[in-house]
Amino acid sequence: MSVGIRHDDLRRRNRAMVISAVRRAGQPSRTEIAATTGLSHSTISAISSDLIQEGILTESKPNEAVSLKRGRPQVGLALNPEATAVMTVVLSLNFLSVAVIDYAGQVIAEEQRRLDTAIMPRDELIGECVAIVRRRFEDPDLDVRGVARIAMGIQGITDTHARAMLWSPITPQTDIAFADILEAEFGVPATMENDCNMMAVALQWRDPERYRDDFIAILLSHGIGMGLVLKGELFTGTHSSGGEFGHMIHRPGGALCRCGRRGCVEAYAGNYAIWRNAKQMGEDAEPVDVSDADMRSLAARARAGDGPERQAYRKAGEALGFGLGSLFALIDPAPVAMVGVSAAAFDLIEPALREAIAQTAGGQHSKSISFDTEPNELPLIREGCAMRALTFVDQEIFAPGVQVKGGATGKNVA
Amino acid sequence: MSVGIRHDDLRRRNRAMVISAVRRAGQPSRTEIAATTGLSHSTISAISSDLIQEGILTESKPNEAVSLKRGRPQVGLALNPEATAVMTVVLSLNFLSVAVIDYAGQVIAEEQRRLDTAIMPRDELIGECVAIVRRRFEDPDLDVRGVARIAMGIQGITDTHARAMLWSPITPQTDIAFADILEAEFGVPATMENDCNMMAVALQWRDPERYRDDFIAILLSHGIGMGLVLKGELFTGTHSSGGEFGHMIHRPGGALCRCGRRGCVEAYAGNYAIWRNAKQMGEDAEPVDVSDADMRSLAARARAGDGPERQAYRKAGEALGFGLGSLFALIDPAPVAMVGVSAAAFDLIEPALREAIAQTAGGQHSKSISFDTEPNELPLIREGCAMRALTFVDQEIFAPGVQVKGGATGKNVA
DNA sequence: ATATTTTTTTCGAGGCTCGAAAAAAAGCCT
DNA sequence: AGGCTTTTTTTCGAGCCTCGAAAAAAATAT
Repeated sequence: MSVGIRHDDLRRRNRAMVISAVRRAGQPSRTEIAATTGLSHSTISAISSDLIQEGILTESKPNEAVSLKRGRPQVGLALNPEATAVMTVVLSLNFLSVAVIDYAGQVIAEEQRRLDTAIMPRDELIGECVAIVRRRFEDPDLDVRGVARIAMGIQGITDTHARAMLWSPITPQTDIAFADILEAEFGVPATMENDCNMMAVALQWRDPERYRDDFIAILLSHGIGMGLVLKGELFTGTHSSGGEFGHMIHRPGGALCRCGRRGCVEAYAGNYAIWRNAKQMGEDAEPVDVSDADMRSLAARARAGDGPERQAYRKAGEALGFGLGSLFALIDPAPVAMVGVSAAAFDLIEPALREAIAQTAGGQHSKSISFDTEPNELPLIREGCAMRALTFVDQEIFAPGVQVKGGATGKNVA
Repeated sequence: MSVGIRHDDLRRRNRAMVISAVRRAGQPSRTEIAATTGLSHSTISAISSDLIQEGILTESKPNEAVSLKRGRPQVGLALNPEATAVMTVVLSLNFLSVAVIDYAGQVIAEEQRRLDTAIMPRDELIGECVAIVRRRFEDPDLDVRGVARIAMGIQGITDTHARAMLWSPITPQTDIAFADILEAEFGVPATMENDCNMMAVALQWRDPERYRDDFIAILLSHGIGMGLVLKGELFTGTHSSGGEFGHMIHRPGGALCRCGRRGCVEAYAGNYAIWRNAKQMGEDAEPVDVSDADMRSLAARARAGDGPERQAYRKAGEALGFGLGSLFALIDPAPVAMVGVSAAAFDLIEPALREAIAQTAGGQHSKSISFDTEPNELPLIREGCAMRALTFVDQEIFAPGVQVKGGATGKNVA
């Protein structure tokens, strides 16, 4: 299990450090990299000249503002956008999108497509995903020989090893090994990621100040999902993507959840739950899809006056609050990002949520718990997939024998 | 934050690998160590001869059974018991115990003491702990110059960095930095650990087959505690020891918990909760201490016939089941060890517990969830503290400049 | 034009791991 | 009994890697 460190691992790991420092910092100089990694100037110099020769990094004039100082000016190091590219595939309810992203993280091509995921047979669903990726590969305007990784994100439960979708609310199909399928089809390493986990990854890159070591991303949409980062690492279950916050039990034997069980947090706070409560249909009413537009007008009515609509949001807040309280008992309070269409109605949810948290173990620190909202989840999911694919590539570049487009194999070519 | 690997870290880490391989395997030969660590024979040979010269390891004839083979017989490597020693201090309700453990893990001295933790003023509580440790240090029969670490375990919440007790049910005092106090008093590095976490650590060492990468240790005693190991690592909260399973919310606004809040799992499954339900005192009755003997006779009455006693255990099972269900939603199902006096009554708890889990996200795999019981928590806690202290020492031995009793400083002495 | 400052590269030293070969220590076989 | 085989352990030289110091490079300040 635990394995010793070989001599050549040293270089590999330190190369990884340098690349990740560049990806994180933008255009750091060699001196800055030496400072953040703790390695000596000589080592950084050697590694970065290798990486430049291999076409992974490029030198670029640093920000002009610095050149006011005297002394030899710093030379910024940047990721070479042409080093390679990655592809993201995001599958959500009735919607499929794909994007090609260069090594520096810029989107260079994309396609989006509506489809009826809920009623599509298995083969057709897989076929659509494969086809949309194939169209990218066959695009004559696009040089995609260099696609080094595909990261697919899906609403639903995936396995720990990021190979397969195990279960998803958007389709009756289960256990589709999308990662294996894409790998077999295109000969490119692929992973299958959970949407909320990717949201968390994206937040970490978007706002590393606020979302660094410990935070929670909660998707408030048709269902309730969560991506959790603890001690800087994405948290996953032991077998699945885990973090099924929406299916923690709020009230034993309570409202009917989309998952078929009773009393889940989602059965009070999912869009369908808010909807059926607002319409006073009872807690056993069959979950129905509610459009984003309908949810927005529901929120508007709830803001207009204190009727059953507002009460429905209150119930959602209560469920989320007690759920978070239980979660905080386990991991201690942490900043929360609320994402998705109902995050836009967080003003209606927050009072009851805070009141509920105050009655739980999280209550001691209820003031220090911060909430941030982001109504649109899809861009986050795609960004997360992109960063995930890119950091995988960053790591793979050190594995000896991996050919980088236009680059050498890792040995000195000089 | 992330730091590059220096050249000398290499040796340190590989020394760590070797020591940990020896601690885990008992008396492995150099060849076996090479196999498990993946390092070359030459490296293992060099490192182990260093460690032997420094007095950390000793050679010992291997198990005789192997000598049937032909070829040069393997020489077993073992931890040198005299290399150093560690001390454990366990503070629980009305009970304080200390033990000195040699480097190989054998107890070489101990003392136990009853005291009224619940009513002791702060200074006296600290004083008792310091005094019992001092008596070990002053014992003329004991050569404790070599005590390299103190690990203290306490029932209650500790901070992430294992420095202080933040809150404990056994005393009204809060925020006692026991680790700092012991370090200042005796000049020996110390840590302050949570009791349930130490239970988990001990289980990992006791039965590495069953409890390796992912498992849950739950303390069923006056309160409900949890130690959680995920992916081989002890799980802690972001600020505290975390894993306060007992204070996840079972029923919002429900029964009165010892923590002052309502509806916690513990308010249904803690000894005091089982007791007041059995006595039909109502869910708001003030929590009272119940002796282990009383709990055992309560369990006996519950087994004798289906009255309020049995119903109380049923309620406890239900709360634990729904709590575990919520936990399993987050981390996926894993083996559970039930520890503490009420673990001896697990036969009364299990049916309702399983029924509850079946109604939760954990239900899909309810058959694969295994329960194991261990009525006595104190030996486990002490064992966990000992192993924790010893593995700390294992790691510290590589820090340059650390003097090991009778050993060299890490340079070749030859 | 020279001095100063800061960044980057170069170069030799020291350490570490590795593979191959040698040495050591047993049982096996005639 | 003595040589042979087998297995474990040690020894030795080669190849990398990082480091510190010094040199080189590239700008501004005087």
